[in-house]
Amino acid sequence: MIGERHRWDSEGERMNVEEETEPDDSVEFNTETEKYAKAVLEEIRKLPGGRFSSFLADNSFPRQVSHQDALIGDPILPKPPLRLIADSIISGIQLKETQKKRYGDLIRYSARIEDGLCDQLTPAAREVFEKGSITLDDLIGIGGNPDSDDRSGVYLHILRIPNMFYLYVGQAVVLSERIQYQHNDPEKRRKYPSLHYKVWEELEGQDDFESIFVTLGTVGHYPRDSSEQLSLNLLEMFGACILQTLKSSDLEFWLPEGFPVRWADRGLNVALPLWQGYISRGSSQILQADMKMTKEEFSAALHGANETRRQWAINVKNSYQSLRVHPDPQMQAIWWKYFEKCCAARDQLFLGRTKSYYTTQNNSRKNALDFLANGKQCKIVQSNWGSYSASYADYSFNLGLKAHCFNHLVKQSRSGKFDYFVDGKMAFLRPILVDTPTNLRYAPNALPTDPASRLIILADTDKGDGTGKLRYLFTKGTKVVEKLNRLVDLFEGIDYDTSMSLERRHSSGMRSRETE
DNA sequence: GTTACTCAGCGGGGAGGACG
DNA sequence: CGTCCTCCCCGCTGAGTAAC
Repeated sequence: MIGERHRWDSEGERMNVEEETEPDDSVEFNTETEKYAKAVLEEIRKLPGGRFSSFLADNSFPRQVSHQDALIGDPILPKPPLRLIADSIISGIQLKETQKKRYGDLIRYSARIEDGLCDQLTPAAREVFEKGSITLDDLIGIGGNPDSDDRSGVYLHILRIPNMFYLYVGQAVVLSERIQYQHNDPEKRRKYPSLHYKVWEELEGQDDFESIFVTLGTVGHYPRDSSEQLSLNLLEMFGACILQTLKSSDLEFWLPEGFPVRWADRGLNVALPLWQGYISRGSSQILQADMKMTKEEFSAALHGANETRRQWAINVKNSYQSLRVHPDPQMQAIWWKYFEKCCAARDQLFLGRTKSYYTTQNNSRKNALDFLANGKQCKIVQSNWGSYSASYADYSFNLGLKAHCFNHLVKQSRSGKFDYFVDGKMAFLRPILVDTPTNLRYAPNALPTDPASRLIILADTDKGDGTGKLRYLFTKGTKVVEKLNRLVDLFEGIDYDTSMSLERRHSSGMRSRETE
């Protein structure tokens, strides 16, 4: 069966529908995907360039556009198992060394801390969470008037426009102050940027925008020391897990295993609440402190010897980077806006790097963009075991041709006995980069948060110059994901150092980097 | 001005790893 | 066990830089 995967070949008549229903992990090659692929290929054939925001075919095959599931329809959150979620947070902390260090004492010395979290929820909030599945109206119904509540606690901010809403769970030493402050002073909001504020700013101007605050939970008194700050953090974390407002990779870790994540893409808590107050401990300016660091200070934290500080910086960086792969285009736009500013600054400052770094970076980018825009004709090579591939730089792509189909053309070349090439046959590789994760990606193992999930590799192995029938390639490799993340970074103008500092990046052929 | 060296990208294999 | 393909290594290029 495995050998049949690519059978819908250049003639295209026989789609070779596989009857066995395979388990879901082999995402590809059900009939619908094949039809979708065919429609997409038709579409691409007529258009130049390698960047597409979306395909017309997406409308006919909405199920193939995987990211949209969470963003369309009438979203309802399944009933959250409060106690399980609390358990999961506490045991998650035990697994993260730095968090264990920070929260260890608090957890050890407070009896039944999981029950405590549930008790801190307001009665109205608990009623909603316990009643069953949750709608947006239920959340609004929690009420609690946090804007006139001078206690400490955790609130939920609902930002709503027609057909879409976003959620942010936040904490405040004084609820009313925080909300008044944010309400009354958009100028201050602009000054201390966060995703929450950015989104707020973007939506504020739109028609029928609504901004609603409700109270999720309160604590007995103002946090007087760091341990009480931490328990407020836990409550915020609890709220963010219940309502799934963390970024999806965080939810995957912090929620009970296998719990369905429905709302992740509406959440604005990209920074982990557990880190609240970390940098600003002792300062009353919780909100501002994070943003006061200069680039150099931040970079020092990121590479410094202090492990806790390093983990914090990594969290901040990942929070920001997660926007680039966000399923919601509005969120992506926020990342790109900031990224362009960084690029402009980078080109002038050279960031302490040699000129050579930038010229080589520019060259490789130029090459990559040419590859993306025009595709590339490559030699077909046959590996030791008979499979065919073609490569661009360090990125080699499995052509998925039936084994030994070109055997009559295979020639041994100059040196070794394993040195094969296919005489007279070229492959034309054409990368396609889209804005949102696609089922046609070359690396099915790429997560939606991997840039590689947006990369499609098409190949013409028929005529070999791009005029022949195009097929889409894929491979079930795992390492290829990290590699192609690099390639997409290259396409999108992210320089080598930045790219390699991100999660799930790997580039081979890099000698002499171990000196760092 | 010439030479030597460095660094990242490029192009190409071979070997070993993963998976049934 | 066979099959398949990723991974890693090597040498090359071309620009920048430092030393002579």
